[in-house]
Amino acid sequence: MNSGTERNTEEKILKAARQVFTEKGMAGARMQEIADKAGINKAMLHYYFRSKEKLFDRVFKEAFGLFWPRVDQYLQTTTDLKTLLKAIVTSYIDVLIDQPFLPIFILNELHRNPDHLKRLFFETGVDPTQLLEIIKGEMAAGNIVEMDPRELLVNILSLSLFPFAARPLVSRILWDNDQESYVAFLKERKNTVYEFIVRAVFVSSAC
Amino acid sequence: MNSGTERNTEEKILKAARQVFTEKGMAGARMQEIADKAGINKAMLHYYFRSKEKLFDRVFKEAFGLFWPRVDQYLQTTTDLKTLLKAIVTSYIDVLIDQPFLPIFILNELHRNPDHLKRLFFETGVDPTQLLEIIKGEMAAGNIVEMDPRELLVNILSLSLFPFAARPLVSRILWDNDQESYVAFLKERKNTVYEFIVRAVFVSSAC
DNA sequence: GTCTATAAAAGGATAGAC
DNA sequence: GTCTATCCTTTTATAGAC
Repeated sequence: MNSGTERNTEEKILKAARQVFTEKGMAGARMQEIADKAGINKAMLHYYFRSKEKLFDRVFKEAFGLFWPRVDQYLQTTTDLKTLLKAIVTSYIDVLIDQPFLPIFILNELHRNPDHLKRLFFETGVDPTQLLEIIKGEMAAGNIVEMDPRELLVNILSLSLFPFAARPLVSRILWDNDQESYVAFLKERKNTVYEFIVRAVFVSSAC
Repeated sequence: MNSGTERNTEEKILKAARQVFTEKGMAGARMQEIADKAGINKAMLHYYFRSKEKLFDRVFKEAFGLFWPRVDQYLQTTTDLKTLLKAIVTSYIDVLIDQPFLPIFILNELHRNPDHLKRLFFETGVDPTQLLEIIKGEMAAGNIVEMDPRELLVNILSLSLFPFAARPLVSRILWDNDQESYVAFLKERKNTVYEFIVRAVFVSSAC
């Protein structure tokens, strides 16, 4: 048999790999750095994962799962668009405050190698149609303004994700590099983004 | 003297370097590929720019200049917030349709090496205060809803830039990988983003 | 200024002992 | 399973002829 530490070592490698790959990207990451962070040597990385690419794929697929919102879950509970909107925005911001490198990492790697998407498509079952149908329904009922439903979805993603992707730029220029208050700003966005979108698309009944 | 082609060669190198660096990033770019694209050999790259890093810095700084909106220009012409908003969104989308790799490139490199910003700060004179003051003014006058002025600026940037940064993801999942109609969508955003923001922040006087 | 050839270093991967 | 030592390829950078 074995010494019984293999799960432990594998987990240590994955933890280190997540850190290094998400910070440096595939091209910038070094196997040596991953080994050092995991407290082992390079040979072990290959013993467990055969190649840099295979290790990367494992990390990337996992990250993508976190990144694409699991809207399906919320759809079990409710079909009210405002409630869904609040849930999506909140869940995104909560995840990304813990994993700030996720957006740039995912977007960057998809940029360099769009074929990743083909594989991920089948494996993670991404499907926005249900959400788009709900949006269409609200539109037909006259509750929200006329627009391409996909456009609304893109705007939700934009407002939720961009401030994380652009964090080094925005936090320095607009928040004077004060990370604490920038995180506070990001947390407040659970409400402010929600309200911003509601004002932009829901037809006011106050008149 | 020299053979008189040096400006020409330098420009050929820069053109190739722009292409390769913005597509692959600093870590993924190869000097060989830049040389091939420029139709010369590697030795020439070092003759003109000494090192990969120096060549990269030159390209990056130039790209950042394009990326950060030159709001100052518009501020000469008008101080009306709606007009400014329309001008900013339009100019962004026009630039990025020509240079689709710009957002990911800039955001990615700032992520990996935030110190670039320190240098760029002094050299490009980025200063959003004037625009923020205008927003505050409109708020005090009761024309737009109460919010952190920086938040509005972040939302403008988010809605303008994100669909470019996330293009491989969004165009595949929501536009079925039809690049032509995705570009059409991006162009329409000169209007739709503007209208979206106006509905979200300007206090309606229709009641 | 431009080229060929080559140095020098880095980085991914493997062999083989324990 | 884990380590050390080493191979082999890639890649940046320079020397030197023209």
